[in-house]
Amino acid sequence: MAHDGTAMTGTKVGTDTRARILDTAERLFAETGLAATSLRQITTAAGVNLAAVHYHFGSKDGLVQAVYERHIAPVNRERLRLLDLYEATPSPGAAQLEQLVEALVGPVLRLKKDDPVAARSVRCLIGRIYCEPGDQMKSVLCQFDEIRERFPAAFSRALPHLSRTELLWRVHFMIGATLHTTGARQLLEQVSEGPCDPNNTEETVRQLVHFLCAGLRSASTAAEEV
Amino acid sequence: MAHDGTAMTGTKVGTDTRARILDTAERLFAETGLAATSLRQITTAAGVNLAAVHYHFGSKDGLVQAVYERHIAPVNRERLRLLDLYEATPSPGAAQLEQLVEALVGPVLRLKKDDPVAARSVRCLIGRIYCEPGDQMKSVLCQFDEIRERFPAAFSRALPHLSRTELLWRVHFMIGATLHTTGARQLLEQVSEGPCDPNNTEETVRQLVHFLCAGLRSASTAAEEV
DNA sequence: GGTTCATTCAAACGGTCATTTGTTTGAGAG
DNA sequence: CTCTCAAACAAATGACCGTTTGAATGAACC
Repeated sequence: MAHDGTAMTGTKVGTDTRARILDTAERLFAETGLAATSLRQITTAAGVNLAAVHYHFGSKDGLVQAVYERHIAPVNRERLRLLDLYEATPSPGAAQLEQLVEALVGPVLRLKKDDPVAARSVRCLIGRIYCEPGDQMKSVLCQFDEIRERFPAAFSRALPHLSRTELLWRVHFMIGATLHTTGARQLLEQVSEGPCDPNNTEETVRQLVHFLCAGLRSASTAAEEV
Repeated sequence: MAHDGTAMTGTKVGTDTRARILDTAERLFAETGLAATSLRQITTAAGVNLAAVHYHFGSKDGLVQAVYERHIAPVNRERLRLLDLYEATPSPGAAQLEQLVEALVGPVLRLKKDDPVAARSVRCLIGRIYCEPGDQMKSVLCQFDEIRERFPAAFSRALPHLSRTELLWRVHFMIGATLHTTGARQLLEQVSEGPCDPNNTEETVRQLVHFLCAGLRSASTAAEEV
C-alpha cells in the first residue's frame, strides 16, 4: 500500500523496519549478489517479517532499486554540485582537468568514508552496477543520465585536441578504472600485500586522478599519423 | 515409448553433449548471470538431459569452472608467450611499454574475434570475473597467478621511475579499464551512439593501449613533491 | 469507547531449484 | 556373439524461492 519512500507517520516502528531491511539487504547483496540473496535471508538477518519487504518495497526488484538509490542519488548530486562549482570558477591553467576528474571520481570513492563497514558494502554494490546481469539495473542506470550528458561535454571543453570518438573512448576507460577501484578493493589489498591501501581514500583519489588525467591528456592518436 | 526418445544414436554422442552444454551455458551465463541461470534452462536450451551436467561436470560449480577455463587458459598462455617474446627481443626505445601493455590486454580483447556471437558471451563473462560474488571465482582467479607475478615485474623494469606502490596502483587501474572495456561493450555502443565501435577490435586495442601507456608513463606523484 | 489506518505477523501458495537414483542404451573389446 | 562400461535418460526428492493472504496489533483521532 505504501511502497514509496515517504512513510513518515506518527509511529516510529515502520521506519525502523524499513531501515533495517535496507541495511541488511545492502550488506547481503554486496556479499552474495543480487540474484543469490533471498528475501528470507534478508528478513531473517534483519529480524523482520518476510512480508514486510513486499509491504514497504512492493517486490524484490523494488528493494534492489531502493538499496541503490539511497546511495547513488547523493553521489550524483555531489558530482553535479562540484561540476557546477568548477565550471563557475575554473581553476587557472592545467589543473582544470584534474578538477573535473576529481569531481567525477571523488564523490564515489569518498562514499561512506566514515563508516568502513558500510563503505565496503556500498562500494562493492556500486562497482557491480555494470556487471550485474539482467534488466534489474536499467532503472538504476537511468539515474546517471545527467552525469553522462554533462561530464563528457565538460571534458570535451577541457580537452579540445581530442575528437569526439577519442574522448568517448577515454571516458569509457576512465569509468572502468574508477569502477574497478571502487568495487575490487579487497583484490588490491590482497595482491599488493601492503603498499597499496584502498582504505586510504585520499591517497586512492590522488593516484587515480593522476593516472586518469595523464591518459586523458595524452596526444590524439589521430595526430600521430600526421 | 521410452526406447526411442530423441537419442541421436550415431557416433561420438558423448563429446557432442559435453560441448553443447558448455556452449549453451556460456551463452546463458553471460545473458542472465551465474546464480540466476538454472541447469534446467541450460539443458533444455541445449537439448540434453539434466543429469548429463552432473555426469560431465560433477556439479553446477564444476560447469561454471569449465566454462571459464576453456577460454581463460588460452588467453593467459598467449599473454605469457608474448611476454616471453618481447622480453627476448625487446623493441627499441620507448615502444617497449606499448609492447607489454599490448601483450596483457591484446589477447583478451582479441578473444574469439572471428565469432562475434560467441565473443559477446565470452567477453561478458570475463569482464565479470571480479564482480561475480561468492567464492565461485576463487578457483578461476588462481589461473591468473603467473600473470600477476610476471607482468608487474616486467612493468617495473620498463617504468623504473615508479615506486612499487605507484606501479601497483597503476596496474590496478589498468586492469579496471581493460575489464570494463572487455565486459561493458554494449554500454559503450549505446552511449557513444556511433563513433565508438567496440566490435572494431584493433581500434579498441589501439585506443586502450595508448590511454594506458600514457597513464602508466606519467611522472611519479611522489616526485612532484620534491 | 469506537473507528481508522498503518504496520506486523504466521501460514500458506504454486513454482523452480540442484541433486540423486535406478534403468536403458550402444559401441568397442575379447 | 557376449561382455563391459561410459553415456544418456526419466522420475522423484527435499529444499528454497517470491509472492499473497487474512488476521492480529496498536497508536491516533473523533
